[in-house]
Amino acid sequence: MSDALRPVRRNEIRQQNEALILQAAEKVFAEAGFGGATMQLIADVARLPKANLHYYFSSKEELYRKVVQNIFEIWLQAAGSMDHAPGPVEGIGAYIDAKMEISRRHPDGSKVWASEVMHGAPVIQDYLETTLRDWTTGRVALIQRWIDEGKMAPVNPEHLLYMLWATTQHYADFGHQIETLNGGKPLTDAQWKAAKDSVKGMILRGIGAV
Amino acid sequence: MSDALRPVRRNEIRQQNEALILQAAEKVFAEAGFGGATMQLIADVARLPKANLHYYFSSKEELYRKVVQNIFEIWLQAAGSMDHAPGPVEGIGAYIDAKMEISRRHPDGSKVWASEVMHGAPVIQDYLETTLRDWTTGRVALIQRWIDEGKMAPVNPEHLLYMLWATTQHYADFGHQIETLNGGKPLTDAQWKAAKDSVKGMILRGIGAV
DNA sequence: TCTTTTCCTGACCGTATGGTCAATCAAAAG
DNA sequence: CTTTTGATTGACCATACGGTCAGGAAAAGA
Repeated sequence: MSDALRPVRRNEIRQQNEALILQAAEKVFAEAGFGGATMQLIADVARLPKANLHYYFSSKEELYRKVVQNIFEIWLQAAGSMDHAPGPVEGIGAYIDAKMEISRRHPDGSKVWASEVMHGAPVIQDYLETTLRDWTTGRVALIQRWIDEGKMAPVNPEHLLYMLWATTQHYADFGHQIETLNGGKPLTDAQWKAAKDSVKGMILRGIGAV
Repeated sequence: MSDALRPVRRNEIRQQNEALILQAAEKVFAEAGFGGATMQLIADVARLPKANLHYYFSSKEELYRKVVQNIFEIWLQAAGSMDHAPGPVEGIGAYIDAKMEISRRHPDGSKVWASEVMHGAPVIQDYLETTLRDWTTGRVALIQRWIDEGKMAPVNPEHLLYMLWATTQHYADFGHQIETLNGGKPLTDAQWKAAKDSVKGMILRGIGAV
């Protein structure tokens, strides 16, 4: 029972503090953008002295870079859900589920990602040109195969992917707007389910998969 | 023919310089975010001394506010295209056309808007709660009427609107990502047409309107 | 216990930023 | 021509920011 209160072991300190700082940084970067975020504010959120941040991360840029890389990891985790599916209903359905879940559980990460791309991807340009491009090429081929097999309508695969990204990420990136239109209250469990079902329904019908 | 070169008349100077500054500011705010933008950089882009900016706009916040208001005007301009349509094919089709055109012609404005909303709408919260909410309520009712008249499938109108916003604005806000996946080149005229047709096709089919 | 290594942090520094202002210029008004 | 009004801008200021560092605390190793 003392695990949570006991002073952590030495070799745990580093990874624990790094995680704490990264968490605070993600929140502050999401709320203020890279330029608007300050190391002092991140330090306050993490409840650590500012100098301690620079002990673990040499610069604001490096900290930001790590935050963005973490988000990319989460993105990759969802990217796999489309494969090994017999057809678009299962594959794209699972992908929408996974991305909607990310929007709900990691809205800050999604916002940092959006902000990074909007500002020309100064940090993750190489990811876009390698990992993302390769993944996209593969998924375009997969969708084309489904089309050729008559499992869905002959839509443009690239633009379908853009629609999937846009629609799912919108619930995180524009969450504030949605919340405002929802009477100022966050979506409930039921509303999130309705959102997911709506998105899945419209897209799967839109590509002629149901 | 001398109109363009002739020194402007006194009462034209103000509105001409204000427009010049607003244009530069929109670009810089889009590229760097509010926090990352500097008055000096905006001044450089506008080719004016920094002190001149403060002669026309009292503060960075006021300048930013004006930029956001301008974008909202453009948004309102597209908002009307959905009305007076006999059904969803014409109404939603026209709205998609209008919003895609905005994404193409005013990508910077779209990015500033997205950034503003992502950061909690510190400046345009009242617009969200008044103009946007009222417009949304009206359009939800319109869509519901189309559903009741059997002109489209019984989809959730709110989530349909979110999908419209998300999908169309994605082409501006994530334009850099799309360009990267397009071999580093901006979309051509034909590709923009394909994008528009893809979006319209998938959504109109997705809501059972075609 | 003594030494080494890691961790912690208050105080400090150079720079960049938003903003101000007084002096100047120039067009219009009288 | 003289005056008035609006436009211009280099120089300046106070502040806030990212980043540094020396000195100390605390854990680990010997």
